[in-house]
Amino acid sequence: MMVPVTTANGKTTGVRRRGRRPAGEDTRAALVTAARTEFAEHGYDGATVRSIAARAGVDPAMVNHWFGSKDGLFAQAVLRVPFDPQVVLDQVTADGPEHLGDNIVRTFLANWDGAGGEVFIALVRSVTARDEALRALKDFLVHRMFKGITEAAGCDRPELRASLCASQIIGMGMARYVIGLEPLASADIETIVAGVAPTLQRYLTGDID
Amino acid sequence: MMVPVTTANGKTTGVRRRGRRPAGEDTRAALVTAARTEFAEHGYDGATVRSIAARAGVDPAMVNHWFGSKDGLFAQAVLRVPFDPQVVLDQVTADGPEHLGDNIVRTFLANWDGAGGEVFIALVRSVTARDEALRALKDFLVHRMFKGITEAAGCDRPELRASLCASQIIGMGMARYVIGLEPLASADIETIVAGVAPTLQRYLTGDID
DNA sequence: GACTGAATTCAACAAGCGTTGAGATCTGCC
DNA sequence: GGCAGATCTCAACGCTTGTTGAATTCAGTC
Repeated sequence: MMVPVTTANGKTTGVRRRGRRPAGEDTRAALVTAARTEFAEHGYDGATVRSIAARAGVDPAMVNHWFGSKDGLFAQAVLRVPFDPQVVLDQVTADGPEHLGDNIVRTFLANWDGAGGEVFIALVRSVTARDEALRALKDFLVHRMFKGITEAAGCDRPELRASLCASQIIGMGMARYVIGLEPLASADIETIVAGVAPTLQRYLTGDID
Repeated sequence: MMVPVTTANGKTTGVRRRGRRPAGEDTRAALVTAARTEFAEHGYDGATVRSIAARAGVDPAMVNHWFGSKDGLFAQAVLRVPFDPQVVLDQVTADGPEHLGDNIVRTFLANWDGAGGEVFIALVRSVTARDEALRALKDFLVHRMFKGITEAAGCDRPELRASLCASQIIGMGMARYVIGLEPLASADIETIVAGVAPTLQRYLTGDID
């Protein structure tokens, strides 16, 4: 049997002390961050409660204490969209209909290359395991983003145009972040904008017959 | 305790008879078919050996008997591409460079709307769980399909063009078959060809700067 | 400075997983 | 028609999973 060795500053070597931690350590936030990363890397099934807790440096039981269940943690860490769709919508439509393609691609890439990418990847990687992930992805892309965009552009057949746009955006996300297709995965933003923006522009305001 | 009731024709009610089955029932093939469907619907982790065997109407131990392991079954059912890339390549490039977009979209859709779709969906849904699935998807799309197409088209920056094409094809597959984005998911092939073919055409032979 | 309650670890649970070995039954061959 | 081997079911194994309850320690309050 191992004996806890308590050092002078209150920390332990080898075995962690029980009971409440000294103030200032936000276990809840650490779990959310760790969960986001684990879900992004391994998907819902592959990320275990134990691996998430280990990454957060915390006991697995903390997941149930703070979030009730693994599902609860998933809902908080991944299912909650971390930004306001309306703000993004205004940003994208600000320069008029003829710059929609450019702005959309640039906005998505900037967000995904940053912290927002983990949430998107986690969503995509968990689509199979959790129905809510699928619904969230669908709702967000079509209803919150591209429906508003097609309305702002005032184009005909808005639903078809919206789903065409969504298909290219999803494909770009899959290729760049999930599958890692080179050279797209390492390309700088401007290269991708030059390639993909005209596609979205045509899907929105061009001829699709 | 339940007692096996053997009927006149040798079949049993309630409890299945032990031992070798009468000839003619191809358990191996049934398992491959069932596995393809289960992997497509639930991904690698979600599809259990027991659920696959149940769908095939067979004992779970048959998976190990015929394929060694769950991985072995996955390799046979999903990882083995069910058609010859060279044939598809010839088919797609037959009408000259200016019809590449049309032919590519039509070919992929025709294949995926049929039996080939299950394999693709299973691949995509298992990308997270199995590295081989990711590698197979990447290799197939880029190295086998679009690398040959860009070479046939003789275009500049073939790798970038290939990955752009792959991104739109993957996105279309995700939207139509995995996420089920309407109206794209239910649209007829010609509608999608009209929308997406010009995109691929431009990615291959157009201006992407 | 004692006391209440919140935070944390630990040990253990039941359920589900892939896998295995033993036994039962059929087929093909001589 | 008997025998070897292939096919198949059954029961069980060991492992991992999400979850829980008890025990322990700290923070805040009067």
